[in-house]
Amino acid sequence: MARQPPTKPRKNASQERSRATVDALVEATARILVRDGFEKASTNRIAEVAGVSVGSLYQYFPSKEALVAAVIDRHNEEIMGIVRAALAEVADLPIDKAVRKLVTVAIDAHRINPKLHRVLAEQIPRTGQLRDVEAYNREIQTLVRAYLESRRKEMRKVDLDVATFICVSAIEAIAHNTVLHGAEMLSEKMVRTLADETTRLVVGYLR
Amino acid sequence: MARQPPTKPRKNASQERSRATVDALVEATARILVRDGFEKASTNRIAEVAGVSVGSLYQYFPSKEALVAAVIDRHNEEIMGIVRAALAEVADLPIDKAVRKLVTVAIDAHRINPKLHRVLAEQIPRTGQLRDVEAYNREIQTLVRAYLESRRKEMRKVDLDVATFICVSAIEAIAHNTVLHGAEMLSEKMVRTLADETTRLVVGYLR
DNA sequence: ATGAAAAGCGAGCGAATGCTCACATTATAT
DNA sequence: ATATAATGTGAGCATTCGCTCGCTTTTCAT
Repeated sequence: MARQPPTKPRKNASQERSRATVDALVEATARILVRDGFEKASTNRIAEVAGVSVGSLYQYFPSKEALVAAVIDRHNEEIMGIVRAALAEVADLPIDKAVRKLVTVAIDAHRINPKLHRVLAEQIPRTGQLRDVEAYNREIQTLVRAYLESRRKEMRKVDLDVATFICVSAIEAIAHNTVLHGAEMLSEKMVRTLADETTRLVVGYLR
Repeated sequence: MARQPPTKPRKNASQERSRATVDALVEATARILVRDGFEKASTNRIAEVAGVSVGSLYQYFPSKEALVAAVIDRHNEEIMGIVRAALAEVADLPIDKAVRKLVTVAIDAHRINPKLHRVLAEQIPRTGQLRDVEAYNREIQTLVRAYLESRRKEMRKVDLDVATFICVSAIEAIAHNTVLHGAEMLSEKMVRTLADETTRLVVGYLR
């Protein structure tokens, strides 16, 4: 049978061993990012830490960017899972209850892996493949907008797009800054206070 | 006279020619950042674009980081100039008038050089020397807090630090996202709407 | 058992980068 | 005019990095 030269399978993992390799590579990338920062994350080092050869690395990831993108994606999926769940859970609640929940969730989501979150926010240049973070932002925007639309009667008259933009930006920034500045030693009391205040900010604005 | 070996003056510019060299280097760095992004900004290229030799570059800047830091600093000083002026101008105004002015100024400040702003925000890893951006944030925080303190009677009872953090984070994020998403083609009408809404958000929160 | 596909290996290439250093030119003071 | 300091030059060193390729080992269907 005339086969195409099997020199370049490139990419997909089918056997279990290779899936483990891929996992090890992504995990190693994340660990290096957290421990040593973006600059120290060379492909050679990632392969070494993963206990894998560089050659194997390039069987599954076409570039260093792809590796970092995989880490970002994994982290964003974790966050989005929580956010999607919260938004579903909140769909039938009145605005004040809903906003409180969403604010809390936003802060919690940013606290999942604060060190990684910090590195991703501060050290990763959003270039080439890495620019797709915006997609997640757009999804959140859409979901929140849909919720607000369903609760329009509780709100004053506002342009929904503008209101969504304002609310999401504000909540996101406060959650983000809270985690970045406070590092990990955030008293639960402080978190509660910030959640209360942010809720007040947003709810007061919407109606 | 026994002098210290004049082999390593390093750094300070005293004659006019050298000050021009320093300027050219910073300007070239900024231009490369805007035109080609952070990755393409090598010291050799910066020197070339500045019409200066690499050697001269290293007489005034100990590293590539220092060069980028200088660009960031110049840009931040521009912004801080505007913000400081606005805060002074606003010191005797009531909260609603003051907030409106500050929100407008925040957006305008981010629009000074949107392309550079975007590169600095998206592509520059905040590492080593570059971490000092936080200092500007702290100054703004302090100035705003002082204003709010002087206007405490117009406000509800709040922890001033918390309120400052919330307001600054929100305003900054909205201004930032506005400029980043809308690029440069932002209708004046849209800007005004966003300023109005943000003002409402913040003023409603404070009292 | 066997052969082919899948997975893994790692020395090392070519390119780029940050930076140095031995030297040349210009400015300043006497 | 001359000496000294200030400023400027650029070829090239040392290093690192992303990545390739010829090869070996493992897995699996038959």
